[in-house]
Amino acid sequence: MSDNKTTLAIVDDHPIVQEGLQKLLVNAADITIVGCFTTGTDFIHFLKKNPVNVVLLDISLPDVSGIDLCREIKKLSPDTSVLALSNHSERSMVLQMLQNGATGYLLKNISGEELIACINEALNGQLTFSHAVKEIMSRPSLNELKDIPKLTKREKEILQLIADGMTTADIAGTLHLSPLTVETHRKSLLQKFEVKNVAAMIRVAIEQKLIP
Amino acid sequence: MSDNKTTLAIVDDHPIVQEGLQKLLVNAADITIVGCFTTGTDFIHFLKKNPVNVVLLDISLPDVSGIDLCREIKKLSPDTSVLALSNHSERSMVLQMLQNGATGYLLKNISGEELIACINEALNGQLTFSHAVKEIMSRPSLNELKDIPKLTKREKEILQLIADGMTTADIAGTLHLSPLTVETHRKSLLQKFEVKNVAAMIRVAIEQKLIP
DNA sequence: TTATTTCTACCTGTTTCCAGGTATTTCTTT
DNA sequence: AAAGAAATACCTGGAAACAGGTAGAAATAA
Repeated sequence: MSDNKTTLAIVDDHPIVQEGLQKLLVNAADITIVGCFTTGTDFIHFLKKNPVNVVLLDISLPDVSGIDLCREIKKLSPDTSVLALSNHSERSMVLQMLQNGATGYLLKNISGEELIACINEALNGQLTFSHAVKEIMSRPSLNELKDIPKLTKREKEILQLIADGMTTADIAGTLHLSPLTVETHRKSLLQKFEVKNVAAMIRVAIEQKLIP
Repeated sequence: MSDNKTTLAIVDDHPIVQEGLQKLLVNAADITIVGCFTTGTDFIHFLKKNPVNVVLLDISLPDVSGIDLCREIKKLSPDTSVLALSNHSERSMVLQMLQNGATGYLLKNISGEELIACINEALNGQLTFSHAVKEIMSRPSLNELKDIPKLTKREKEILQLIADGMTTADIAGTLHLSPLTVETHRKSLLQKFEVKNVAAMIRVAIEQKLIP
């Protein structure tokens, strides 16, 4: 009878999280933790010799990206359900994990009951998300709908200098341009970002990683 | 004899982490966990009535910022050692926590032994860091040496609205203030940040994590 | 209670930004 | 060679920001 229990593996480089997961899962009588791993390669090595029903996978491991590891797991063992574990819920990351075969996406602030519920959902073949992720995925987020503006070389250059606190005149000086030219570029920057002043522009530019 | 054991509290909104910390600390015979809290206010409430030697404090709680909570703890109970717990090690955050009275800064990928060692160091009055943090702090980065400005409540509020692209008039409207008052705040913000326009201010404010 | 900080509000003047254009010279891509 | 994109430069006028003050009320700390 003990053979039809669910086999579960934990892949997470945080000892705290490993211990925490173990403790939360001892309440689940039908789940057996068959292994705890701190790197992706360790787990892959294990998976080649042992069947695993569900793996709780931290997406930010030291050795490999969560995305790559997930794909590798599914290639090696398609029947293994991968539940991604993460601290942050960025839409793009959730989508990428699902594209690469993950069965669910859980935030680390999940409760013990919710965790067990999600594992069971995953075993039934359903996609499953922790509460907080559901919310974020259900309402398409504002700043990810509007496309990232395509800036020209000059515009990027000027954007950078604006972010450094330079005025139009300063920029004109350092780039040996007419202030009026700089104004023109500044104007098209504001247009492309769809904002009405530099404060907002710098904010979203950083958000979109257009400024270091 | 059991009375001179170290009293320790955990403040973290992640059940996994709470359980994990508890499990890692049962090996430490001289430490008693006197409470686990998921919000800052809960813990403050507890602290008002109970002595606590060490608190393991997650810096990203749902209700209050780690910085504010840390300051409040030290005000209420200066003898309590605050060990910040975090996922990421950004210099600016480490510095800010120390400025506000934290005794140490630990990453969540810390091992059980290291955790206990750090707690004991903290009890001896030493500043203590987990391995990874030490590294980052040992090589000073240039632009983070300048101290982080201490903003008032109002200033933070207005900074946020500026970052959202609001003009002085807009802000005055939403906060029901005179535009002249908002200008005054705006002026002191620029002074505190030591910049001459909002573009630069937003940039460093984000860098210093004063804006989400 | 006194001292200090914070929040509030005002005044004056200058600079910079923003919005609405137009237009010529490069590049680049087809 | 022609079309399109990018970079350059100009004009006008109004809006907003910035710099340099002063100052009283309210909250907090010493």
